[in-house]
Amino acid sequence: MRVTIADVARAAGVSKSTVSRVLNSKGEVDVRTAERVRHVIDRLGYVPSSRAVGLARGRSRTLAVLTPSLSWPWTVEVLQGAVDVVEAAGYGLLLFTRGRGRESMARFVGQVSANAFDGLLVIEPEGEVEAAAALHRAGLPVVLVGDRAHHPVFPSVTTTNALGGAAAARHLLALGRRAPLVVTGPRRFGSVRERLDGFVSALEAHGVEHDPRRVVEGDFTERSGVEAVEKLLADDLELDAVFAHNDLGAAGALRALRAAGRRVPEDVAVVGFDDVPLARCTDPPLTTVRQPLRAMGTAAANLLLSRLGEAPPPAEPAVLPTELVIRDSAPRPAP
Amino acid sequence: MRVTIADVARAAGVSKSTVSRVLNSKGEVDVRTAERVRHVIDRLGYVPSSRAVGLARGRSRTLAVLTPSLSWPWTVEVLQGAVDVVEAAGYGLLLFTRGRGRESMARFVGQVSANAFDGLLVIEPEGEVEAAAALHRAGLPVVLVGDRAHHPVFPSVTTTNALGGAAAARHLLALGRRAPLVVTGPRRFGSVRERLDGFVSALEAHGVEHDPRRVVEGDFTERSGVEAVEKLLADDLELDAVFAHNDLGAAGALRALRAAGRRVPEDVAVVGFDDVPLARCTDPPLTTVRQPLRAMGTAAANLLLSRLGEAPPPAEPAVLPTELVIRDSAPRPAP
DNA sequence: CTGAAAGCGCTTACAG
DNA sequence: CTGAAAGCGCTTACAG
Repeated sequence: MRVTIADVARAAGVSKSTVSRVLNSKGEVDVRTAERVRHVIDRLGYVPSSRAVGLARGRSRTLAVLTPSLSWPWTVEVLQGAVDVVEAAGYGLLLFTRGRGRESMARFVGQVSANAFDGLLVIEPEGEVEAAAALHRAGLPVVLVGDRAHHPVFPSVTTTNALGGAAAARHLLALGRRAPLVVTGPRRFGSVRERLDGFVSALEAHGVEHDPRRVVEGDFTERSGVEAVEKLLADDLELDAVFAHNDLGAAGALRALRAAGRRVPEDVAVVGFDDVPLARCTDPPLTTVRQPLRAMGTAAANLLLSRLGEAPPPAEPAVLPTELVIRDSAPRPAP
Repeated sequence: MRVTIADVARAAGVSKSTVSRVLNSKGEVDVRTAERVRHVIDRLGYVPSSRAVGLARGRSRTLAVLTPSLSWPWTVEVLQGAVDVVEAAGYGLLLFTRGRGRESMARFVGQVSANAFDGLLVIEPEGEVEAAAALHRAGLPVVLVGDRAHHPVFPSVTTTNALGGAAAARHLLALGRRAPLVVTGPRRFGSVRERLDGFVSALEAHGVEHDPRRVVEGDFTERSGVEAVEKLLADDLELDAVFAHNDLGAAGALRALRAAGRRVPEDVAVVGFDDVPLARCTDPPLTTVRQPLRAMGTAAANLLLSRLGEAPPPAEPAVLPTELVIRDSAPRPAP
């Protein structure tokens, strides 16, 4: 059957303690003994049982990540960044999805209490911020990635949302646009409010009043981008630009504009947010406020590991910079 | 500290054995005793340690999934399907990525040997088919999802690739197209060969000879779709249709065609493969051979659970049907 | 430098 | 119906 530490000890003519010592390079072991033990380990192909090690140590070298549905490309990029770091650190990564609401959460909480992992990464928390806070208070290291950077309780990773919104506004102003439609995400998101504030403030700083009727609340779907444009046109409000709070919404806006016979970017310039892979594939490709999604994932994972004492406290700031990426949907202004 | 089964036993005035029995509803327990124990469990908020349970039982109620980089939208959809099933079954899901090649695999194999999970799902295996086979022989339940359906060793889930290719061909024929460009994926994939065979056979069945120069090997990136079209045009070969082996490649073809001044679908009709979310966002939206990605993930996870004896053997076939989804890039032919 | 023993928190025969 | 004991496969003081 499975080869255990006892088998190794027997074959090497030493005690389990000694095998354990060479395994973990803990305590002094005679060089020749160590060599012999290592040899046996190789020969037998011995690998310690993670369950037994976990039980004895009280830790499992496993992290968990709790994400919204994987259908959001945003989520997936962040996740990939986290996976890279966690794997490199030799940790396992348990994946939990909030796809099915309360039911998912109940199951998740069960696993938490079962002590199945040492630390938790929550991607874009919504209702569960309180639950996460409780876990945190109970001693579980928790790191958030999303727009709760200013949450008093736990460390988190976010981006410069307001600056991103402002950059979008200034770019559109430079293109001579004065009547932008803003397709937001759900207002309950801090990031949404920040993007909107940054955008509107930058407009006003340039003396452009922003008509509140030109702000339409969406839900981050492509559909909501389509509907926002249709609504504005139906209301007979003119527009010469769109700033969508995510790329999916921007893609929807693109589609609705084309259907309405508006040319992009000539009649209407369009700017998205995120820079997910889709942004390059739309026609025209999207100008967008890039979030360093992958980097957010790696930063968050590193932050979590550092709280476990497994990595040096990260040098990277917890607030990563956004950056305007210019493509054809809102090109660089003529010099 | 953490409340253990011993705490519960003490508080309820019974032995650990009895607590374990009511926990697992195993063996006979007096109804009153059971009630009392359950009450204490609730009051103390006791949850069994997954590590200890795993060690004692020799199983961990955790499954692993080994995927290519999450950057492929294809992968993510399948993964989501698997996650849904695994979570609903009360299992944990460990995520491993092959993102960084040999290094990732080495780490992965370490975790396998450490017995960290009870079963393994491999999404679109490439080089590691042999490694997977070894694990399978060693007694680890393994299920593949991808194009190795006909692999002799283990159960797997795949789709009707050849039929999908044929459906694409017949649709283009119905639109009167006779000179299609095929942008394949890497030839080492069985699915790629099947899609190509199905496509070419259907053309020939209609008496249309397919010029091998119109088959360009791509690598599933958007870029390779762009380049395939550019190459064909540079070679001065005419084309009135494109069949790309995935949607990303089709999106690239769309872009290159537009850049070359060809209208889609009037001059060139375009058909993709997969039906990932992106397919609705291109302009025009893609006609594509849909793979039931989510269903493939759920089918694979169910298959795996059934091999663990945790679910009835799935009724669904291991070969799921593809389906042509018609959108504007290759519309329905006029009646 | 090395080993015997206890302990991590459960489950599971075995008795009764 | 219930409990004492052994066992799962490690780690970690404690002696020596």
